[in-house]
Amino acid sequence: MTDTAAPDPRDDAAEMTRVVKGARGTLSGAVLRHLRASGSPALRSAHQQVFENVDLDGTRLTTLAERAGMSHQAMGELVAELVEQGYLERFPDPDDRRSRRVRPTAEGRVLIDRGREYLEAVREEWERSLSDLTVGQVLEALRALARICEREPGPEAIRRRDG
Amino acid sequence: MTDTAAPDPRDDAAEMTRVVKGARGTLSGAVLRHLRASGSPALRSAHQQVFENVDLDGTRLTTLAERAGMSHQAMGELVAELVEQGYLERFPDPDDRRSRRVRPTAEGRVLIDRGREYLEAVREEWERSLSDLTVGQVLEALRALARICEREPGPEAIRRRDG
DNA sequence: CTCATGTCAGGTTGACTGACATTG
DNA sequence: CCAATGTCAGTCGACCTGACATGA
Repeated sequence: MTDTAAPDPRDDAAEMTRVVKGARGTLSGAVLRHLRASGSPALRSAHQQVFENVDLDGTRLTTLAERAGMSHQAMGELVAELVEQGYLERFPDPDDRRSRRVRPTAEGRVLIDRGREYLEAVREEWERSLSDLTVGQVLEALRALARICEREPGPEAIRRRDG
Repeated sequence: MTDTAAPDPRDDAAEMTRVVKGARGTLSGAVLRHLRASGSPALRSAHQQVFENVDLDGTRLTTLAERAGMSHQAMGELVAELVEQGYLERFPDPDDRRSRRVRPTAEGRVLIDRGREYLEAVREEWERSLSDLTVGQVLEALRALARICEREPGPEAIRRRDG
């Protein structure tokens, strides 16, 4: 019997960190497992950001990278892998002969639909599991948390102490 | 003006993914920035899991690794770096001469307190920013999401379709 | 010429697995 | 001998920066 249980929930703040941290990998991990189990075993977690940001009628690599918040070099590699797997295709940009655009193939659109369907099922079930609040409220609360955390130099209570 | 804005929020499900994903790095990133700015510039994000799981009176490396959900080799490296920085110390395990324990030094305890203080300030401010719900409710909702996502083979709606 | 696009090469971080010495 | 602890070495995934060719 190993004493693996949390040390002692030393305070609510640490618990907040654990839960918020945990939520992330959980959701995208579940989508990934679903897609891999239903016919796309070579997908990797990083690929999700491509499908989340590509437009059906084509998107430039640089735009994809900006939307995903990453370098165009990193996005370029992800796209190359998905082209190889047959989910994306590149075609010349009609407006700019320097660049090309990326769009999902028919197979890619099927994949996107499967992911969306799964996410919608998760959301519906999550909604049903909440008694006194809605998913929309939870998401809005998380956005509020992000605003607090991103504000420099930190939450008001700390600013007061420092200043 | 680059068209960096989200493609079009294709559906609520994708928005859910974005928000839940975003919340994670945001919170631990903010703690890290705070600690680095207030005297511990050499901390890296991976070090947080050590402080979150170490007991004041000492914890074995293997136990630390289990609590953090990672391999003991990886945890061993994190601990070594924090020992080098003076935040942790190792001492012989009184009950088992094969192993040693890890505990925070006085400096380490100060660091832990600073982190906790910051997190409590964030939590208080987050609580104040929420009108119709509490932080506790949001955390409970995230735990519910995790339960849905971790259950195999997926949410009920998909299981129904597959079966 | 400059600016945007995309590729190539190499580096960093945070994890992993395998092999091993030590000791109960 | 077996199991647990911890170290050493090597690998990987997901990103980064720098340098560069190409074309508007």
